[in-house]
Amino acid sequence: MSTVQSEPRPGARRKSPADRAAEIAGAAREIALADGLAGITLRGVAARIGVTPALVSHYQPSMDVLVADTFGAIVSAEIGEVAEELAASPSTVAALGTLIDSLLGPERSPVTALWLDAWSLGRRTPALAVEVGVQMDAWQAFVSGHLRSGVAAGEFTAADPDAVAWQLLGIIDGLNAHAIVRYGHAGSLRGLVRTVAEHELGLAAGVLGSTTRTSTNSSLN
Amino acid sequence: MSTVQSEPRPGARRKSPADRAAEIAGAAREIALADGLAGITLRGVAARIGVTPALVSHYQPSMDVLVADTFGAIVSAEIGEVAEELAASPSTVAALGTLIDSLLGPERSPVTALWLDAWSLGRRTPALAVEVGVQMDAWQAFVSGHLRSGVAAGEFTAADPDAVAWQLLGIIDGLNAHAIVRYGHAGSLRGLVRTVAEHELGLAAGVLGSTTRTSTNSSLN
DNA sequence: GGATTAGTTGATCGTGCGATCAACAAGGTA
DNA sequence: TACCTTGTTGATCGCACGATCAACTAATCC
Repeated sequence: MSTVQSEPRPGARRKSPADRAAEIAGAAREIALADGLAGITLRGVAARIGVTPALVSHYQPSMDVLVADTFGAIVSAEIGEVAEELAASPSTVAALGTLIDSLLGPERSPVTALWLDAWSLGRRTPALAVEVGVQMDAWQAFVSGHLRSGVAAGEFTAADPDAVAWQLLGIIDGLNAHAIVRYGHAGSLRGLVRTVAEHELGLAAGVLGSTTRTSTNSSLN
Repeated sequence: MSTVQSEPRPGARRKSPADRAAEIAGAAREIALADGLAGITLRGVAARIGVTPALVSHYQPSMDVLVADTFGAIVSAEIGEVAEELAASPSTVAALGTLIDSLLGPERSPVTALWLDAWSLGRRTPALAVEVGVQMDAWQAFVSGHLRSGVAAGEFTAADPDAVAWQLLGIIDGLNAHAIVRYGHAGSLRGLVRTVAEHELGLAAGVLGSTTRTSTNSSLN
């Protein structure tokens, strides 16, 4: 909670605009992951890097765009991480299984919390609303791209990969949101999504999942 | 946008505590549905009913609890409405179909937006967090209750109605959230949920749905 | 080394928020 | 009608926020 500055020097170290901009963006990302998008404040970011609020304001046209940019940066970085993780998959089906495993893991909680913030805040700040749309489209394009690959490779079928991608993402987001608010009801999140995906893609039950299945009737395949 | 007051009288009409409390609660509900939970402000509520901010503060221990209470009131009222709507259903299966239809309809948007606000704000305000938990439990109890009825009546099977209820609500919330942020991708929301529900409950495909089915492979049942 | 450029500061403005408290006045009651 | 309870007000405090601008100074250039 105390200030991070080591010396109370009057004139702070002078940095190149690029470095300073990156420093500000980094501080904003850290604050967002720790305190949510609402925690990204002019004074908060300034204090974190030991600088005057005026300097942050000097580098950013407005806090709204900083919030939107920060959200976009975090989410797109996560897409990149997941993409890298899936690159090693031997088949599209295996990649889908890994994707579901990844997206529903507890390590995703911080980012899911940001999605909740963005959905709520985005209704009042246009810049964030645009960014939310962009990132949702990016995720959808990513998933539907994988689906198309699988269809092209003859691994499964899907008449409308775009629609299936939206559905899968909707389910994943909903279950993740529930898991964040009330952890424990998470239960076998992955199992349900796997079952839905298998069904929508015409795959045999169990193909996507390695661990426990979802509840009830899905086990009597 | 202009004030609603008709006369600029110095001393406002004096009301009984019960009436005034109800008036404040009602104003808070209207504001929430119009501008979101973040719009429920001391001055905002006061202005809406033509009263001093101090009076609102006098009736409410803190704004946090007013926000939480308002959210709870709106959500529980909706549960009541849906319950009333389902009461006329001839069978549990029919009730489930109606429930899905109801919950995924566009008229639910205002309330879904409040859920998004609550999920986000609830992470910072304890009172709201508690209320979110209560209302989520209420919805889950409502749905799982119906599932148990159906199981008891032999209409379908479900080894763990509680888990199935959570799953259905998770899917519904996720798809609704997506629909709110990006309307149009909604598409055949109902179809997907119906398919999942039928699968989880061991029902024949198409039993729950009267309209169009979901995408791709679900049509070749 | 002096001049110039540009990163940085300090001070300050205006807004909106929640909350508090003494004082006022409306309405029921004796 | 006089009194007294209490709903209501006006004023005000403290806080946090975004934003702006002239002044300062560190780094660079000639």
